[in-house]
Amino acid sequence: MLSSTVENYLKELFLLNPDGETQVATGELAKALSVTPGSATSMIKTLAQAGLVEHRPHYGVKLTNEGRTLAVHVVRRHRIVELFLVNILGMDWSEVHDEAEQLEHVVSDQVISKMDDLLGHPTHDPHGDPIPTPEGTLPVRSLQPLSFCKLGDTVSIARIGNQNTSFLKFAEDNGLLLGATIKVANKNEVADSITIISKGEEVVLGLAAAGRIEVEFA
Amino acid sequence: MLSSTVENYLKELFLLNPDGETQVATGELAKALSVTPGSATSMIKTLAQAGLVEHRPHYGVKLTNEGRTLAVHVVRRHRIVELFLVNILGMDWSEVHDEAEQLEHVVSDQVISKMDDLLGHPTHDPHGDPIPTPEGTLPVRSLQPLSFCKLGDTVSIARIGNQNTSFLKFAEDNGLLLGATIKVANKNEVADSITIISKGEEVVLGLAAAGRIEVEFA
DNA sequence: ACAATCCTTTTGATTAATCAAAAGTTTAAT
DNA sequence: ATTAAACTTTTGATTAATCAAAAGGATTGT
Ligand SMILES: [Mn+2]
Ligand SMILES: [Mn+2]
Ligand SMILES: [Mn+2]
Ligand SMILES: [Mn+2]
Repeated sequence: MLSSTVENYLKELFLLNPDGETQVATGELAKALSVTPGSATSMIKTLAQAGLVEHRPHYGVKLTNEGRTLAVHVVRRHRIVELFLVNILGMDWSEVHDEAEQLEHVVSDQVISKMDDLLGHPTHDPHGDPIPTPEGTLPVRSLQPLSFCKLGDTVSIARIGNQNTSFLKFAEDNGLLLGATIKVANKNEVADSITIISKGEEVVLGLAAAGRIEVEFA
Repeated sequence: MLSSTVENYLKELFLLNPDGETQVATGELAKALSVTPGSATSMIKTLAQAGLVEHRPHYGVKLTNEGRTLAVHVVRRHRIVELFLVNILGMDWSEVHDEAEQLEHVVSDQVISKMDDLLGHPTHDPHGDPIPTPEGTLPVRSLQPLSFCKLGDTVSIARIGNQNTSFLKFAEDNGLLLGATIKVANKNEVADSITIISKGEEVVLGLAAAGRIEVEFA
C-alpha cells in the first residue's frame, strides 16, 4: 500500500510532466507540494529505490512506467471524486479540489467504479480535466489558452487550469463556465489584458489569468 | 487537526464504553485497535496530555467530555458514510465497514451534511447502529440480544452488532436483514444454540452469534 | 579561468506511531 | 504472607516524513 504522501508525489510528478518527456526539477516538485527541496530529494531517492521514478541527480526526476501507472490512477480517483461531489452531492466546483485531495487516497477501486457508473462514465471532471480510464488512458483534446485568442475569436470554454477557490468563484460569477461561448472583444498585449464578452457582459482578464482558461473553437 | 490514529483511538474508546460509566482497560483498547498494549499506553498518555481522556494508571481510561464529543463526531461520519455507500452507491452492507473506517477521517463536515440531506436525515446506519446528530445526541432504542429470546418469541431484527464481512454475508443469505420478522423455534442452552424461522426457513445459530443480533418485539 | 549565483543534496534533528522485550503493579490463589 | 498469573507500563529501537542549515554541483557572466 502506498502512503498518501507517496501518492501525492507521484501525482504531482505526473501533473508537472504528463507526457514524461521533460525532467522535473527537484525544486519545482518541492514547490508544488509545499515541502522543502531537501524533503523532495529525500523522497525522490525513496521513490527511485522503489522503481517508481528515475532520478538523475542535479538534473531532475521522471516517472517510470510503473510510477506513471500509479500516478494516473490517483488522478482518476481525484477527478471522479470531484465530479461526484459536484454532480451528485451538489457541491460547488470551487470547493471540491481540496476535498478530492484527501479522498483520492482512501476511496477504493470499488467505490470509484460505483461512482463512475452513477455518473455515466464521464470523460472530464468539473474543471474540464480529462478522467483517465481504469486502464490508464487519457482522452486527448486540442485546446488553446484563451490568452492566445485573437480579437473577434468566438470560442467555448473547455478547461480551467487553476484549482484556486477564489479564481473558480470569480470565473463562475462571470459566466465563465465549461461550455460557455465567449467572444474576444479586445486584446492589449502591452496592457497585458484581454476583454471578452460573456453572457453579453464585458469581462477583463490579465493575460496570465486568461492563460489558465483553455478554449476550443466552437 | 486530529490524526486518523487519534480519531480511531477516541472512537474505539467510545464504542467500548458509550455511556462513559466504566473504565476501559489498556489491553482491551489495544486489542480492539490491533496494536500492542505498549502502543496503547503510549497513546493514552498523549490523549490524556491533550485533555481528551482521563487515565488512571493500571486501572483504565475514559473519555473526557471533550474527547467524547470528538469521538461521537467520528462515529457520525462513519455511519453516514456507511449508509451512503449502501443507499446511494449500491454497495453491500457487508462491504462498507472497512471503507467507512478510512473515509471517516477525511470527509469534511460539508460532505457529511450533503450526504445527510441526500439520505433524508437518517437515524440509523445499515447495521442498525444509531447515527449521532450534528450536535452529538444519539437516538436510543431498547433492544435485546436474540440470544435472550425465549421459545416462541416473535421479534424483528433491529441491529447487527458484528461488522465482520462474512458474518454479514451469512446473515443476508439467511434473510436476517434489518426489519425482518423472525420467530424462535428452538433454544437449547446446553447445546449453546438457537433456531429461528426466517422467511419460512429454519436457521440455527450459536448463542454467541445470536448475541450479536439485536431485536425488538414487533 | 573564476567567481557569483542558484540549485540540489547531505547532514543532523525532530515528531508521530509503532513494536519487542524488560520491568513493574495488581489481583487472585495457595 | 507468599507466590503466581495476568496485565500495564517503561525502555530502547525503528520507520516515515519532515525541516533548517551546511555542503556540494552546475551555470553564467566577466
Ligand atoms: Mn492528495
Ligand atoms: Mn479538477
Ligand atoms: Mn477509522
Ligand atoms: Mn455500521
